[in-house]
Amino acid sequence: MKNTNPDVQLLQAIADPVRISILRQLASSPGSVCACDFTECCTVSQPTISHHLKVLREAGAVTSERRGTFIYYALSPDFARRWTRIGASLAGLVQVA
Amino acid sequence: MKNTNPDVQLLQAIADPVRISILRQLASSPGSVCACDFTECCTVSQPTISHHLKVLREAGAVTSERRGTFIYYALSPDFARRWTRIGASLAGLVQVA
DNA sequence: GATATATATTGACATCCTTCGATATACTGG
DNA sequence: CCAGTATATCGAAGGATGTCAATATATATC
Repeated sequence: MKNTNPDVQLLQAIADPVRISILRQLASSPGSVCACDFTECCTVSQPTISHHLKVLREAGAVTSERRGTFIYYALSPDFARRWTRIGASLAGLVQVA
Repeated sequence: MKNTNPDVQLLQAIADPVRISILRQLASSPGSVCACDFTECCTVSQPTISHHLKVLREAGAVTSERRGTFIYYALSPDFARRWTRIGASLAGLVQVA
């Protein structure tokens, strides 16, 4: 069975210790977060962080924006909606917005 | 980084095409579902279904109950709560109940 | 253009995951 | 106890994934 399904792709993106740390750091930050700030949250190398950010980007969980040399990441605008929709399909949870 | 985290374990359990099919079938069924009924939902063998059910069980996503030769599965009672709590930590979603 | 810094890509390796066939276990009914 | 059915476990094969060191690319500054 292939995983071309966008829901599965998003869930697979979230289901990793490093990537969930990244997402939580993004959720707890008002604006966007510089990629260089993720290296401290987890004990992994810079290429590994870059790899995880790519997975999150391709799943549509985060967006990125370059400002000079730095690249800033933020939660994707429709991330909350997608999460809630998946939850609704799994447990009959109410749609929040 | 290890994945002893229960949140990550639950997400990893959901993040699979076969297992999300199983969960959706459970969510759309009023009561519990016989394990023998999952073999039809996906094109995988019986041992594979059994393996996926074990993953879901160990993650706390589903519960199982034997009735004679058959084993019936249902969504775990606190699945919806856990899903919502994880969502709240990821996107500031409101807690539903 | 040269240097410095931030981020991405490549290639390699180890580990984990999905899947299956074969087999074992559990229960029912004769 | 035996035969039949439902489910689980085992062992192996193949593919996917996480990680790093080395390197490449992009941008800023001098």
